[in-house]
Amino acid sequence: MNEKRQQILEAALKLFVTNGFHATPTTKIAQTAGVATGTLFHHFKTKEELINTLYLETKDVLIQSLSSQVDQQETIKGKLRQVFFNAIRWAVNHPEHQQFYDQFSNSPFISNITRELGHQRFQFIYDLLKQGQENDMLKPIPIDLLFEAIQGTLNGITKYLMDHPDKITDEQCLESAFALYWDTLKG
Amino acid sequence: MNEKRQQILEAALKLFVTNGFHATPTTKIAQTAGVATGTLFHHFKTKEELINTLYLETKDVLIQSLSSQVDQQETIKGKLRQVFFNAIRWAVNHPEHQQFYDQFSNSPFISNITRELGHQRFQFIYDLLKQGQENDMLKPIPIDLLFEAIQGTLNGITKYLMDHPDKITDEQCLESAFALYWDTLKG
DNA sequence: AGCTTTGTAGACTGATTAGTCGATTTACTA
DNA sequence: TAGTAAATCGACTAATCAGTCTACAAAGCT
Repeated sequence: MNEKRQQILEAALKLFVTNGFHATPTTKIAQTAGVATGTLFHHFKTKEELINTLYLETKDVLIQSLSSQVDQQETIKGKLRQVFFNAIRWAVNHPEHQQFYDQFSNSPFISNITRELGHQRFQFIYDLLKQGQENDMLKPIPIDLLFEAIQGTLNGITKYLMDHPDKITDEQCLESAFALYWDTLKG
Repeated sequence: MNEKRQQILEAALKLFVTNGFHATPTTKIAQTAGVATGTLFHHFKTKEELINTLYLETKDVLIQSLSSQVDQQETIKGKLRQVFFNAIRWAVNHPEHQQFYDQFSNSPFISNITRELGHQRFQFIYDLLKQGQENDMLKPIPIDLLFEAIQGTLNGITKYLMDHPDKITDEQCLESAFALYWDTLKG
């Protein structure tokens, strides 16, 4: 059954974001998931493998969400705008995954696992930025710097929305937020 | 002696940023600091108190660095510019503290301790932003949103500089980075 | 139906951990 | 100098943890 496996991942996610990786014993994960510890270690050889699996699966969903409907936009600005709102939507709809991702990204765990791989997955955003620069629409600065800056801006905006849930449906506020993002980018 | 206490804090900082909070045993901290575990627990009642102390002391130094020489600037833009370069300088000069601060801020630990207190300490930046808005220099959006956004932008820029140390002395690059920051703010 | 593989269970273990305790030394005060 | 308080030490403990082991149950295959 793949069902138990999924239950374990979900239980782990919840416990990790509230307690942290190391403060969450495997026994508690199993207990919360309603399975035995033996079952947990049957599906994941080690606790670390469980964490990494959770990270990679979370990232897969994130990447897919980010690129959704981007092709349907005509202009570079439209595409980047789509990415922006995709990112907001993902964070709002998957708050626990969002938290987990932030936590993992800033923890020393990340250095053990594929850090370079991270950027490769966001390649399509790099490509958008590069195109924008060639059209003289975006700032002519190192692309990594541009990427990190908007990533940061986006993180900040997301954090704000998480702390002020009433704003999530405030169209005007979201437009202002997009302006912050776009002004960071545009040359 | 306060010397041992300092040694403990320094050892803890190094171990925390490389191993994480929970993956760092108190025995190892004591050993690295060259003291006995009893000494560690004499200075800090619990491991959590040690972590919180480290966080608060780190933050104190950070805040002080951020506000340095800001008064000497005439304009709002000048003041915010000073804050920007102060932040960069702090991160460059205290990379371990910077890492620790990021790690702690994104960990579930933060929820246990004074989260609201965080913003209070940055009050002077809020004041600057408010003044700038009143002079129609900055974007007329919720001040929390503005704050989180530039905080995020700054984080991104810092991360970039950490990954590309050769750029740290590149004046032109730093000016470009400041432009990213300023364009996020200005209305 | 037999046989093999895979999934599930939970008691158990060896290692590790945060924190304690009583003994000893150092620093401070009168 | 005598006496007290604070600092240091490290062996020790009770609890907890990641991961193992053995047994049993489904499921798939021929």
